[in-house]
Amino acid sequence: MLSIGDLSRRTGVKVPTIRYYEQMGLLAAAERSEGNQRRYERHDLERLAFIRHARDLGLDISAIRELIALGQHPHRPCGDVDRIARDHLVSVREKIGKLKKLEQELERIVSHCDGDHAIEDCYVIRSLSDHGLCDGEH
Amino acid sequence: MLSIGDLSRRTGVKVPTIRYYEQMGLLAAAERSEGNQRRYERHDLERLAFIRHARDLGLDISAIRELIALGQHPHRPCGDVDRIARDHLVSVREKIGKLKKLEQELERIVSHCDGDHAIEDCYVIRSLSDHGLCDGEH
DNA sequence: TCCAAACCTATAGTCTCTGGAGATATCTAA
DNA sequence: TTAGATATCTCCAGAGACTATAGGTTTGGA
Repeated sequence: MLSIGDLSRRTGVKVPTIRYYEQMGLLAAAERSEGNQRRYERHDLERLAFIRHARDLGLDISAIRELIALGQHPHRPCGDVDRIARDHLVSVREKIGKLKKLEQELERIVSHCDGDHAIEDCYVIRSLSDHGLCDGEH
Repeated sequence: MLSIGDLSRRTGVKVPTIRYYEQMGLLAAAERSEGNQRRYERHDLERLAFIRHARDLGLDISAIRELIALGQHPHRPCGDVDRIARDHLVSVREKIGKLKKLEQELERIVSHCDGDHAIEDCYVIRSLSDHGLCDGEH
């Protein structure tokens, strides 16, 4: 039996975060000691590692909740699981695309500035003031 | 003189967001009509366009506040302005790097799954359960 | 047995908005 | 001029995923 601190050290998930996951329904309510402290077993450790890993991959709480629910039915086909992962991949790619546009625009803006002239003439400030100086839309 | 709704329509910034920017000190407290409604002029429109543009580029409120303060001193050199923009570019690039790692990992995971077998055998679920199946760290 | 460390609950704060309730102001048409 | 529709006002709560604090209780080791 592990205390919440033990679980925290083994998974690298902070104690308040573990309690938060319980509250959000990702972790089942833990057993309690006589003094009302949470006690965990191996399967809680595995569940928490699953959650942590999914979060690291950027999946949100509701997607993880859905994956866990699907995991309760091991004999069903995994089409929904696959869909969640693929949808997430799509959204990651969209974010990358947007950030790359920002990167280009910022590169262009700062490339005109040597940091050494007056603010009234600064290309950074002028670009922000006048969208017309931009390439493309954002 | 523009009402808050006029300003909203002209900039594409929602009315509550305009009030929020005022509260955050990005927009000066507007003049008021006799009936206490906000009235704006051209320079408020320009200021709001500046804020909107900076937000679209991903700058946060405190960075924008700083840029606006710097803009009040048009004769000073623009080194700080340049630094804010360059720092932001660095953080955008870091985000892109992280997302690309996620993209690779997700690609690898979903590429093993045809969505057509049992959940207990699903590579997506197995990958999430067992970090050992991953390439690299995250 | 005693004390420090870990734990408990409840609550508030982070950040950038967004939406709602309930009251007041403004504008348009009759 | 007046009614009614639309816009605005302030204040407050919620989103998402935690994180931190306060004040109190339990646990584990010397």
